[in-house]
Amino acid sequence: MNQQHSASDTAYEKIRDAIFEEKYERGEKLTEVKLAEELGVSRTPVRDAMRKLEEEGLIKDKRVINPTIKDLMNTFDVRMLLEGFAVRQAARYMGPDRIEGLQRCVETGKQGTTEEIMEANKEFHDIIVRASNNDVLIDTIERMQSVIFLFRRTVVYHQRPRLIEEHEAILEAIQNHEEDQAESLMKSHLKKDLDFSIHSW
Amino acid sequence: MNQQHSASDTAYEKIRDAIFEEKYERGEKLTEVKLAEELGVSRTPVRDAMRKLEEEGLIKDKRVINPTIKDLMNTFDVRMLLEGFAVRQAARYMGPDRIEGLQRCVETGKQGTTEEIMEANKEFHDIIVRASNNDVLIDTIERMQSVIFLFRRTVVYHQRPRLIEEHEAILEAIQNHEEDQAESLMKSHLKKDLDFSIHSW
DNA sequence: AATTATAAAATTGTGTACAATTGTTTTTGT
DNA sequence: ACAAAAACAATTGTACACAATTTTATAATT
Repeated sequence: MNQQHSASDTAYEKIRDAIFEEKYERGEKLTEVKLAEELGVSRTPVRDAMRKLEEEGLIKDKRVINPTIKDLMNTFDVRMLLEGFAVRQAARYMGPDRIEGLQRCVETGKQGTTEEIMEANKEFHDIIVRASNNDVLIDTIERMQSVIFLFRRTVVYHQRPRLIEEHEAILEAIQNHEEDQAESLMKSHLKKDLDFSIHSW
Repeated sequence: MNQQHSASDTAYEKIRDAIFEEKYERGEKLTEVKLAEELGVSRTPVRDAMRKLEEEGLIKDKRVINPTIKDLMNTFDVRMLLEGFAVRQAARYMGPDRIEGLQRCVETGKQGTTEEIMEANKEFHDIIVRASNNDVLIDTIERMQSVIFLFRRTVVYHQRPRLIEEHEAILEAIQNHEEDQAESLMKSHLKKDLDFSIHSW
């Protein structure tokens, strides 16, 4: 059923995770041969992986990105636009399955482990994004995920206050079909994430 | 100064242009060896090119895209969000160089050849997008350009009425620092492009 | 000592062979 | 004639060799 991972895919995942775990420092030059040796594959799949990582913005000019505050703000400005739009569609109509999904995310946010909370936080936003029913929008946010993840670790590991309550309020607006309210809440929610990320930078 | 084109770059351009010129039909399967032979290079640069084209959405699953009306609408929804935001920043402040650039685009739109008009049309939007001063937003729209271009041919070759007048109105709003007006005009401008594209589909 | 020129090394780009996979036809059995 | 199986063909994935380019180190000139 599930096609097995190719060497390119595993190379991609390993390099990506190594960047997340800061095994490779910010700004470090990544060379194909070095990575190929470390992963025990040839340069070809490594090249594929690096191209994908460049696409996602995790690598730039063969170097691990070292995002500035401005990059962070730019990313969030785009997120606010896209997720603000998405949550409007969600408020217009969202099926019971997805509503339940959001409720579960809130639950986990209240009583899960740190790792579970991070996952639930991401899933909450993912469900709303998918509710946009716009593949272009979905793909665009998907591509931003890696960079966002780099920042989200900060936010959740430091346990930003009121995060779950805000999710709850957004969910309520969705259930009540309050589009304006949902968009407004989502944007201020993301704005707080941004501010929190900047201050704990 | 200008680094010369690599085989990957020229392969990318040639395949892309061939798709634009419909030398390859919508939905046609593109195989690496066939393209490599046609371009007189090995598979390696062709693979690079195809990956980039997939990234841009011109190829999907090794096939030339055959976009649906929904794809078109999705693309424009995202465009409206991003360019609406960009034109706000432009209206807040835009330097004299860029203002002049926009004016030249309007001029060309009035009295240029069809090909020049197309170029000026794109440049008009590009200048505004760049004025957002947000690299994430710029890159995102940049990536959408190929698909947009596929549609824009339709719009300009059929000479949509009032297109230049709308550009002029947007420019005026920018010069008068009317953010709300600029955003509103840009969104309705794009909406008309969308409707026109759909009807001449 | 600083700057330019030259050589060496490292890195990336490209071609090509072969392996693995996928897709297509042919064969076989009922 | 149809379904299943086997053989074959086509396509993509991966490794590796070599070329082209870029970077770094070394030498030469003022």
